[in-house]
Amino acid sequence: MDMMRNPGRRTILADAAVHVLAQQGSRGLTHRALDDDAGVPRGTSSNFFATRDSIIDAILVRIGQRLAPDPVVHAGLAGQAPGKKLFTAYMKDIVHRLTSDRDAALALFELRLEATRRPHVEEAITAWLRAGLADDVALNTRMGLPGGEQEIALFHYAINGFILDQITVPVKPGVNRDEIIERFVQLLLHSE
Amino acid sequence: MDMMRNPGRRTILADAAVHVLAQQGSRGLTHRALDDDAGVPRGTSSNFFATRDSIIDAILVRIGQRLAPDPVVHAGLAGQAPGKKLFTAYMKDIVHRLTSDRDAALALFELRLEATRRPHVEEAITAWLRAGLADDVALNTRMGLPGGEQEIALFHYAINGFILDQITVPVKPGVNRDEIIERFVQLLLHSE
DNA sequence: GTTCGATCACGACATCCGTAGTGATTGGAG
DNA sequence: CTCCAATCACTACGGATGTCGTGATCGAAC
Repeated sequence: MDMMRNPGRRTILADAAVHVLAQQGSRGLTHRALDDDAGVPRGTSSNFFATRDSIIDAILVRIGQRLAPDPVVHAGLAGQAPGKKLFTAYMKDIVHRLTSDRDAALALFELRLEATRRPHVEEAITAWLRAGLADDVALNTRMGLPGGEQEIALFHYAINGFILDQITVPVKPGVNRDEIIERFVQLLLHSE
Repeated sequence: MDMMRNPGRRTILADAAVHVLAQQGSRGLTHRALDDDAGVPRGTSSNFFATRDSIIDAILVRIGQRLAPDPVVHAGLAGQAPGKKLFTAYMKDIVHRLTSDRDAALALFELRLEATRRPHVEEAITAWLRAGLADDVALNTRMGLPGGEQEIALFHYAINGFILDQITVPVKPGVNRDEIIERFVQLLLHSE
């Protein structure tokens, strides 16, 4: 009864899980809430995700998919000349993807806290974060820019804090997000 | 039946609430969990916090107390000469307080996400964050250092992202926290 | 020592949850 | 068309939860 097939419905339910986790929090993440949110008969999600843990696993996978770089934007930028401007454009795209898919970003922060108590989640998120860091380090050097892993890590701390602020409780509402990114790139990666 | 008196027991239960929220998450934050964690008979916390909402209110208040600046450290620093070094020392104290009282810091991040769905929590945290920002802006200018609200806001984004990383899923385990603070101060506030 | 309100321990109850079933339905292979 | 396994809708149930009520106990004022 793994209900591995019918990937369409499974994805719909996984998206509903992301939505519910983001909107109702970990406390509201129940099988029945998934069913209601997805508009399917109650009991359906139990057929796809037998336990609550498997719901969380599905969210983990789904968020990974939804927050992956947009190949269209990626391709569009690939043709341009490498340099600070292009690197900044990549970073803006990352932040834009996180702030526009608010549910996925919120759910990711929920999972970060969940990682505190679930080793399985911690492993997955650690791997995801390390990969993202390695990618950006490689991108930065490929662009011929100064700064190694340490500097990119600082940059990631800053960007994550900024996204958390924007998505939850903004200290300064109405800031220009692209401008913030530009300043972080300028100050953290090109100030020496 | 507000059980306003006996502040000792109320504080014990509030601390238990912070502990449970940090360790078990929003899902585990129940009256019975509070009672067990505090070692009091089951049903006790219902006498102090009639509804679950009032538990959250109590956590909000308690975190505000626990994360307030240490007057001892504050007094010790007040005697020194103003300048970048002293400002950095203040910032290290703030980060140290957040990373050493891990439960309070974790609970604060939980509440940040809870603020998404509870207007009451959002107001409280917004006020808290704005006050912290204003304080640091005032401190910075009092130290005769360059940088206004914008720069301090960037700094707060970065610090919060760093603390979240350290407390949940560190990308780079074993980093020197004070060194990170120093670099953020140097790069974000003194690079021009 | 008696009294009385504050404080507390404990139980009751409707509701919801996770999980595991049990048949109905479906759609393609033969 | 027939059949059969995959897919699905729905139910059942032990357990946990939020909330409210009801006495017991305590401690200070008189």
